[in-house]
Amino acid sequence: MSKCEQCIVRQFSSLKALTKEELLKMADCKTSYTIKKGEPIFQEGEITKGVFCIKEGVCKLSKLSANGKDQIVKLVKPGELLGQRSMIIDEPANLSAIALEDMEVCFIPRTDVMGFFNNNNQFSMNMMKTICGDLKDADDHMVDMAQKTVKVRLAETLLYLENTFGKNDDGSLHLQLSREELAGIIGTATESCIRLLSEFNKTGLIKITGKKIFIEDRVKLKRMID
Amino acid sequence: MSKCEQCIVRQFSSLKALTKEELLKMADCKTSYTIKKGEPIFQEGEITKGVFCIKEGVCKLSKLSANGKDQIVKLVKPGELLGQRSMIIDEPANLSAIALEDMEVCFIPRTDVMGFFNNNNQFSMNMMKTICGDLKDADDHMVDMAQKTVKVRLAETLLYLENTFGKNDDGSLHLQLSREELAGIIGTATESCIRLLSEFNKTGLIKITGKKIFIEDRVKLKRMID
DNA sequence: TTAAAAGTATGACAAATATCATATTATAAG
DNA sequence: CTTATAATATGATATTTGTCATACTTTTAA
Repeated sequence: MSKCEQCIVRQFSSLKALTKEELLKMADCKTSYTIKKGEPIFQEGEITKGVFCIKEGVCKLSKLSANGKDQIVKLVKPGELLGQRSMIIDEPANLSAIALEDMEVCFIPRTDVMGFFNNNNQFSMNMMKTICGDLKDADDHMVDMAQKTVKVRLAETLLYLENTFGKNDDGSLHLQLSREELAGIIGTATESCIRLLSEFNKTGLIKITGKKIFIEDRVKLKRMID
Repeated sequence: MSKCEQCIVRQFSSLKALTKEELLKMADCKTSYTIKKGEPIFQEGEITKGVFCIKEGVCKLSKLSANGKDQIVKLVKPGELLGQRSMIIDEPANLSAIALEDMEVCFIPRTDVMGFFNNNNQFSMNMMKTICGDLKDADDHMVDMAQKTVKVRLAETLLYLENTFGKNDDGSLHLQLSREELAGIIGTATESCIRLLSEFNKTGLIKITGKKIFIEDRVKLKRMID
């Protein structure tokens, strides 16, 4: 059983407020999992009995809409926690969490996290701030969905992917999403997404080679957004 | 200076966890305001130095989008608190709050609320749950915006307005919104909203007389949504 | 009371987006 | 290696939605 003290999740998440004793306790009660690309961590409607720490790999939080399409609400990266909201209000998961890459996660049971939560003010405050940040992001995202065109949302998403998940050595976006997944973030039909990518490719905004996407004209993409 | 003990806000909001002593303290530090229809309680970007309790009247939380349209993110009714998120993460308001009716609100300074927050576990837990609920609503709303048509969103909104704010004696929706505001909730152009209302009127789903809207066929409206 | 302004309504048209069909390419399984 | 399957790409077309123009109606303010 590995320790929690040096774990990447601790550095970035609310967990940074935990004391040495709390970390030792957490190391005892946690379970580590390996999750393969495409597999779920939990599904919409499922009762999650704790919180997941993302140690490695990126996953999507998504919701199946009535028309059968998977709308991606948020991408979650290493150092973040999953399932905080469900834990606090003690409800089934509102979203599904599915691995976009091979992942390493730890599971900490509800009772243990709630213990830290009630005894460590700084920890609960951190978690609260994270959720408030999520709420702001969700509100902004909602306004974007309602008011911006698909083209602008694609431009935004490409720059977001570069900023958040970085580039490979060859300069291509590190996080490789399928066209369907990209469409799921933007909130559009897969064909529309593909068509716009082709257009961006032709007009020199991006370069596409197979599954790799290179951002070629950051300035013009940014200009599209305002 | 009126007391807080019997106030409607207390019954419905996180404040129900406050002790008698805390309520007395709150009555001392609060300021009451009357806000006329159309006036702001606070604006996007403004630094709010506390929390507002809605005693009477409904207001909208909205955000101005790049194209100059006001997207309504949430409607807030008596018994709810405003500005909790900004208070917790100590950031300027992300949304504007504007009265849709004449309102009565109380303002409680940040330091006082944070005092209750740090000393009364049940209170902070309640507030946390409220914010978690808002996050769920925002996520769901986002998926709707991305995946549902304007027509379906209008049907949803009409039923929501009936369920949440009730009907007048004559059966019309109690909360009277302008077409522009209704369009702002749905996330569409005002003309599109008006056109669809006419269509709903012609097909007998609703009845329009002046500014009054009557829901005539609840069943068909519900069926549209699934 | 009347003029101006704002809100509501509707037509005509343009633009954005979805859908369906089909071809091509890449990937996985035997 | 080859075949089956999934992913990507693109055309044709329909549908949805936005924009602009204009008329009508209600509200506001002088």
